[in-house]
Amino acid sequence: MTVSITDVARVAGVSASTVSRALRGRPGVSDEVRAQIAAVAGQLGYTASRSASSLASGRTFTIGVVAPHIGRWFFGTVLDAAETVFSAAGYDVLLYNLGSPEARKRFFTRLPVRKRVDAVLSLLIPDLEEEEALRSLGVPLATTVGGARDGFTVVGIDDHAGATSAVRHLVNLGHRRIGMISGESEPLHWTTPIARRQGYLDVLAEAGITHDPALEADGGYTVEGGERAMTELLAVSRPPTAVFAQSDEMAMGALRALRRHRLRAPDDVSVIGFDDHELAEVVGLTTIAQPVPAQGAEAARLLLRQLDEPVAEPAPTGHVRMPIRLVLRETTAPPSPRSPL
Amino acid sequence: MTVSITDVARVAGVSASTVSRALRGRPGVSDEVRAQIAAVAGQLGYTASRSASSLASGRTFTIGVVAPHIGRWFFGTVLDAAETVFSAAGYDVLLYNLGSPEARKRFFTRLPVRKRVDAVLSLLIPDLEEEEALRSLGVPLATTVGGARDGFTVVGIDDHAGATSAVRHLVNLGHRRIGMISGESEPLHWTTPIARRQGYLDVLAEAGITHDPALEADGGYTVEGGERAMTELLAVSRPPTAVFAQSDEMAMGALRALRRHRLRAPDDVSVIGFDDHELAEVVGLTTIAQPVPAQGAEAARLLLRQLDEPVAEPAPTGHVRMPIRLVLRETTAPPSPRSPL
DNA sequence: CTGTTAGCGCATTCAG
DNA sequence: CTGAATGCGCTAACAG
Repeated sequence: MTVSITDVARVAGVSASTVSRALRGRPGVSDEVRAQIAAVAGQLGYTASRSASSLASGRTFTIGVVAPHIGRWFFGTVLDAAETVFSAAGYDVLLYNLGSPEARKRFFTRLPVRKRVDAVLSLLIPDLEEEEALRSLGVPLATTVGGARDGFTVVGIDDHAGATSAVRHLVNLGHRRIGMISGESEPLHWTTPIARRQGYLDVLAEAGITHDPALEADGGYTVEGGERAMTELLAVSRPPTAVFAQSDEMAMGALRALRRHRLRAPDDVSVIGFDDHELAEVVGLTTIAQPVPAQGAEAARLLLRQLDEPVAEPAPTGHVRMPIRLVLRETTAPPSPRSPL
Repeated sequence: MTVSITDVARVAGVSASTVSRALRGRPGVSDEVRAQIAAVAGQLGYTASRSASSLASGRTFTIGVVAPHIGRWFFGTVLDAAETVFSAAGYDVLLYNLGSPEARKRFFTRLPVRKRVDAVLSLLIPDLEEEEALRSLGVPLATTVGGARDGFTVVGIDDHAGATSAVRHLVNLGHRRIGMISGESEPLHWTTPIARRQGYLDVLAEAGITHDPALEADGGYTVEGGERAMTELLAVSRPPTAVFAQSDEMAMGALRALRRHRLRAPDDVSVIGFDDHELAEVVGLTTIAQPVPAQGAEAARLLLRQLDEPVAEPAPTGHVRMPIRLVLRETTAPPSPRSPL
């Protein structure tokens, strides 16, 4: 039924090896024969079986991408960009969506990518054990989140610096009661919330503002969570006059909460987000912008480069820092003296 | 280096065939031996090579998912849900992001999924030729967009009905000059824009409103496009008092355009979207809601069911219609008599 | 430049 | 219940 390399060889009147060489552009085939083989292959609708060729060659021409919640804007966008780079280079991508703890556990215990991929791009931060599991794969590794880690090429931003700019902006506007909407680092062992929180704490300290734990609320990095968190912050005895949300999605949830309370940003409460979500501009959200598609594309490129290299040394894992910048829009302003808060 | 089935066999003191049977839960192995083999395999960290097993068995335990722009909310969300179902069932997913015409062409001419997947879920609408190419794969097919098509299981919504509700809502509010922001069906050969447009035209006709082509603008299904389109609509000699955007993302772009023109929805122009994007509520957008994750999950389930079936008959391809509903929020209202338009 | 010979690691007959 | 062959389709030496 399905046409194999020997079919092509027979019709073209050559051997299977010649067909293999010809179709993969390897040297050692006369142009004439090569053209003829290409013609026959096209006519027969031949495509090499990936299973067979990877079994024989050891290469899979497939990249594994591990991500938490591809439905979220940040990860979806990174994945989109990375996939584009990979497929343009002739690689397929195997996607593992590890949103739930169960999915994550299943993945790391069974490690389905073993022997199936030439490299892995992780959009989530592995814990120590998971990190080791990935390294045991023996393939190039990259990630777009978290800090430097052994054996990984990391392309990311300086979360601490981003949070610092955000909070300092609020301080510069004159705010003293500054709340934060964050997300738990568990169960995903995520370091981003930790780094961003540290930035928040550091700026408060440098501004001589005593930290009030009541002004921190968990928004779980979702819109709904952000709304709940803002609602909580509005309910404390002395609510904040400004809020730093660790992601734009939570910031937008916060804006929704404000609207529900008949309050407005920045008149009643200033809000600053993080990411520069594609819809941030629609709602006029001031935020810390980071180049999201660029991170995915760059990580993909670095991974491919390692694959192309003559399989030398202990892999030239690098650490690329992408630029971030404060994007001023309409949800931050000096605290209003007539603020009802 | 890498441990193979024969290594396990040797250590366990049995043959490779027994290991194969034992590990895959096939009958014909005593519980005792099976347990011992499992222990050895675990200890050695053995995982069967997918390439080898699929070469030998013909099954790949992999599903191909073809999508345009995974970065877009709708597709990312569908993919997320589908992947969750697939991986829970032990299948891996190979992702093909066909956002650009080149990527799309490359995919359909080379058909990299051939012999690599057990089924394909397409989130884009193939044209006739592409449809045929997919059918030639000889595997179960499903899609979450477009109408019924031969050989495909389709899980979707009634786009025409959705558009009809949206526009009828505007008519019921008293609007007569109703614009539409749509997207081209090319180059993705997408039927959604066509069906939604037809709903628009039909309602206008039933309401006795003559269709004015000047009130239609292309928003390319993106936020920026929606903004441009709204800007165009505001520039016609008699601008619309209400606009139906074929997607929430375009609707949000339209809202941004209004803000830039110091206009407001619904005071100056009513806006209704389509999808019920996760951020639609944040901006108070009235829209037509459709169950997005449910579509991905259901399509995945139906595909798996076909795979489980004893490979009988011409595949029980079905057509599931998901419910849609009008979600009233704050961007639509009767036309204002004091409207500056 | 091209054909021949061996596997790659596993699933499947078919015997026992 | 288990083991010994055989082949999946291809690539990689090795000869010519």
